[in-house]
Order: sequence, then structure tokens, then C-alpha cells
Amino acid sequence: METSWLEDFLSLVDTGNFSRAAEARHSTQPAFSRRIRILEEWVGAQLFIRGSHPITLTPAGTRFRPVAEEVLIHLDEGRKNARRDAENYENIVRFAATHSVSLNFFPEWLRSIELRSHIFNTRLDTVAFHQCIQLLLRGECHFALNYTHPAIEMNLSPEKFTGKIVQRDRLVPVTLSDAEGNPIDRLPGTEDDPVHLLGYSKSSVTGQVVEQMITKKGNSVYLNRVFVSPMTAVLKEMSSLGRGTAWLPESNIREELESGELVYAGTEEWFIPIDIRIIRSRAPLPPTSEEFWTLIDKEEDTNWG
Amino acid sequence: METSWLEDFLSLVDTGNFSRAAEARHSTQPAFSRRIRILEEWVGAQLFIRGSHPITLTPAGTRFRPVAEEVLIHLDEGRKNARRDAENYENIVRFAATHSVSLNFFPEWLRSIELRSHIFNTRLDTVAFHQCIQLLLRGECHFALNYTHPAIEMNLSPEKFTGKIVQRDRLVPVTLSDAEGNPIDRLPGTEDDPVHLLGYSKSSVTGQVVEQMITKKGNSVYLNRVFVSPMTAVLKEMSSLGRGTAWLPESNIREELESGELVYAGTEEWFIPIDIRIIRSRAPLPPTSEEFWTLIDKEEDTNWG
DNA sequence: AATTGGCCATGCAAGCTTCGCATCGGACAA
DNA sequence: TTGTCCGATGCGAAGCTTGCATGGCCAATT
Repeated sequence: METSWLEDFLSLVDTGNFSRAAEARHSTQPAFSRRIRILEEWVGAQLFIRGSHPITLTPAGTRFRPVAEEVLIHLDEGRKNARRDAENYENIVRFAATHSVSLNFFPEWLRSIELRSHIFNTRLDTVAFHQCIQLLLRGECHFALNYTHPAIEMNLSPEKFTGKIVQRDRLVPVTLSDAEGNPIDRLPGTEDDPVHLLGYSKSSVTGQVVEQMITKKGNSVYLNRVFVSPMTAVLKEMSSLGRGTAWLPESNIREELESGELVYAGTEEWFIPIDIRIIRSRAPLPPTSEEFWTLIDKEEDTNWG
Repeated sequence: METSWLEDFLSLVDTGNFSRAAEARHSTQPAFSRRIRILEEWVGAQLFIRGSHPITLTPAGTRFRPVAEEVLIHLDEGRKNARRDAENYENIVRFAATHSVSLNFFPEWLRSIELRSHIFNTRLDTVAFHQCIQLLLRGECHFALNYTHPAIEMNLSPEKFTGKIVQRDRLVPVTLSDAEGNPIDRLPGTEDDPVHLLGYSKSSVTGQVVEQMITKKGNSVYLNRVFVSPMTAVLKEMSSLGRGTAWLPESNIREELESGELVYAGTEEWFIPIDIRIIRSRAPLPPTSEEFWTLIDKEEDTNWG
């Protein structure tokens, strides 16, 4: 059943005349006549009494008329609503980021961008690193924000994806200080007094780079792995409670370092340069997301991987 | 917009898989895929996220889904109702008859037919003679019941219409009797004491045949036309009140003649043979009406005109 | 009574659409 | 890496719809 037949039907009801109705529907009378006939066959009942002038509805036609009207209106409204939803959906800039980035970086970063442009409708999915990449691959987010490090392979082909560094940072080992302001742990630790490590899960980027650093140091470092979490905030809290040493983003603990609440547990040789990178597909995104991209495109490092 | 696209849409929502949905819809995957695409273009929004398995709805698709369901259901119900109405309508045997026939003949006649068959759903339009013919010509009634007379031309082509006599009758001139039981009028009347004629309108069959009878008698009949009506019942009432003489269907005044309430105002030479005839189009009627026709087809005079 | 004009149905050829088949490219699993 | 599943697309064929021309019917007019 073609909805244009319903419009034909209503047009014929209004005009009471095949020729006029055909004209109103921008068709010829024979074609119009045939479409009415086909509609009647589809309904399974004669809808018009053809003998009379003007043409009138049969009881079946009278019954069918409001149905035709309602169906057309309902369809049109449904279509409009669907379009509106799609438009709204397209206007949302969708991000995926890990917990650390979501908490420590994203809010301030977004605000700084909006300050020099305008407010965006955004959505942030906070998930594990690999899920960020999955969402990106599936097009379910427009931008992924993650800590990256040259040693970390993301398996994203450079032909299809690109990215920029939006923040340079360092993971620094910190711990609580004792009464004299000395760290309770000091890298690399000793056999008798190993460093109490508050470590990241290995699935996270930070976890991998920290692990790589430790591996690089080989046997010259003494660790006691007392706690593991994927979340920076948890490790920071544990560290603040004196439970051990954690590699935390420097930008995230500036206050605690200044106030002396936390102190470095090692010298710069133990610092790990790490960046926050925004990644996108090279395929076109919705206009709003592309606009967002141009705003960050100007100023940041565009090197890849 | 083709409603089958909505069914395609819902099928794809259910299966989450183009190939399965295509199979369920008795189509091939490429054709099905194209139809979904066309529906999306018509709606003006992407309805499915194709990357995922199983395929999922976009916000627009989620919004559109109930609309598709409701429209299909509504259309189907409307169609069923229209069919039912048409069927009911077709089951009604539609008659058109003049006032006289409607009052004096139809009820008893219908009952006698139903007694040897079953009850019919009937509709009787009581209108003037020419309107009966019009309704018949336009197919707005199945059967016309009218007084007929060889002198009356109906302008119905015998190739398209046929009929039967269902009652033989006579128009007889009757009037009130005086105290001695003699008619107060006596045809042909005299110049000094003309018959008080209660006449039919000339548009009716009875009016025409009575007029023809009077014309045939020429100057040998003396009349005073005191009243005119198209309705037998009115003329009968006027006659019973002693207002004059009316030609009434004999079958209709049997009781009054027996009781002496009315008496003949003339001898048999003034009687006019007249029949009640049922007329139908030769074109097929709805089954119920054809059944009705076969019930009266068996026994009556089939001569035409 | 013949004619004219309005109206709807129908035959026919042309153009357009849709279909099915074959195939491609991508994603995922063994 | 290979095999498999999935959806998209190119292409020729079949089917459908359209517009034109025409026919039949009816009603109003001359």
C-alpha cells in the first residue's frame, strides 16, 4: 500500500470529481482513476459510488476516510520526530575517555575550548582504554581521549585515524612524607625496605608504561606490590593515606606536591613522559563534531604515534 | 511511502540482521537492503547503526518504531472495518417504492416471501415514481416496486432492465354511500351534478392512468376536480370523509367495500387494470439481492412492459 | 431529436523502477 | 592466513506505472 494512494483518496473525497482530484494531485485522470481502483482493491471494498455527481463515499469509504487521515498525520509526525532526534543526535559531540582523563583532564579542557567558542552538546563515555578504541572503531564515539606513550600500540591504522596531543604530562612517583617531610618510600628501594607499589591494572596505558619503566630498571628496583587499581583517583587516595607509592599524572597532584601532602618518591630518572591524545577517524564526522575538531586542530601537536 | 517498507523495517528490528530479515520478508538481501535505505531516505534520518551486531536502532529509529507499528495496525483495522461495512451494505436488499406500494403492498408481500425463506436485511426508500426509476438507474436501489400500466412508458431499456408482475390489481372508483347505501357520486355524472374527483398528481403512474381513462371517455364524463394528492392513503381518507370519488387500488379497500363504508362509484367499464411490478437491472446484484430475486423469479409473470 | 460537453474507464506503447544474480570489501573467528 | 558471514553495489531483465488517445455514458442544450 502506497501512502500516496491515501492522499489520492482524500483528494477525491474533497473534490468529488476524478478529473479535478487528478489535477490537484498533479497526475492525469486515467492514472489517478487507476490508483483509486487499486486502493479499493487493497482495502477490499468499493469506496466510492461512481454513478453520482459529485462522487460520494460508500459506507466502507466513509469508514475508511478518518483512518486515511490519521495514518497520514501520524506518519508525518513520526517522520518529523525521527528527523529531529537524528539532528539532536548529530549535534552531540561524543567522547570516550578513561576514568583518569574523564576526571582530571576532560572537564577543564572542554571548558577552555568552550570559552573561546561556544557551548557544545557533549557526551562522555567513561570506559576502559580498550573500550575507548572499540567505540572509536565502531563510530559510536567521535573522539577518544587517552593517555598515550610511544611504547603503547593502539592498532589503529594511520590511514583511517588521526590524532593530536592535547596535553603533555608526566607520571611521577609520589608518596606520603614522614614527619620530617621525607618520603616514606624512596625509589629504587632496598631489599629490606622495598617500595610499596600502588600499581595500575595492566590493561591501562598508565599501567603498561609504569610496568615498562619497572622492567627497564630490572633487578635494581625493589618493590612490594601492595595494591592494584585501574583508576588514578583511587591510587591517589591510597597514596594520600600512606599506603605506598603511585605513579600519578603530575598535573593531577600539583596542589598536593606544593602543600607537601605528597612528595616525590624518586628523582627525574623515574619520571615517565606521557601525553593525553585525542583520536578521531579520518572519515567525516557530523558537522558539529567537525567544528569541534577545527577548534583544537589549530594549536596542538599533530604528530602521530 | 510503501507500507511494506514499514514491515521490512520492523522485521529488521526484530532480527537485527539484513539477511535474515530479507528471508523472513520473502525477498533477497540486496533488494531488502535497498528498501531499508529508501525508507531511511524517506524518513530523512538514519534508522539503523549498521556497524554493530546485531544491528541496532539509532535514536531516530527508536522513535520511528512505534509509529511504524501503530500505522500498520491502524491501517489493517481500518481496512477490516471498511470490508465489514461493505459486506453489511451488500447484504442489505434495497428497494424503492412509491408511497402507495410502500404502505399497502410492500410489508405484507415481503412477509410472505420471508415466510417461505428467511428474514432479509432490507431497506425501503419511499419516494415518487420517477425517483424510484432514478435510484434504479444509479444502482442506489436493487429493486423498484411500482404500479405499472401498458400506457405508461418508463424509458428503461429492456436490454438492461427486467421485471415481473408481483400483484395484479384494479383501480376502482369509490365514494361514500348515502343513507340508503347509494353512492353519493355516480360516474359519469351529469352536467348539473358532476362527480367530485379526488385525483392523483399527474406525476404518478396512477394519476396518469386515471387521467387517460377520463380522457378516453371524452365529453361524456362530468367531473369537478376538488382535490389532488400523490398518495393513495390521503385520497382514501378524503373519500371516506365524503369529499368525493377516488380511483383506489381494489386490494386496498376490500374491507371498506365489504362493510359498505365505501361503494363503487361506477360499473366495471370504469375499472382500470393495473399491476404492481418489481423492476431490476440485468446487471448482477449483490448475492443476497440475487437470492431474493430467485425467490420471486419462480412464480410470477415474467412478461415485460 | 440530435448535439455537445463533461466524466470516468480502458487499450497501448514508452519510460521508469525494482528485482535477482553476481560480486565486492570489510569484519571476525578458526 | 584462510574461511565465513554480512551488507553494499553494478548490471541486465522483468514488471509496473504513466500519459496519450479513445470509447462509452449521461445530462444539458439547441
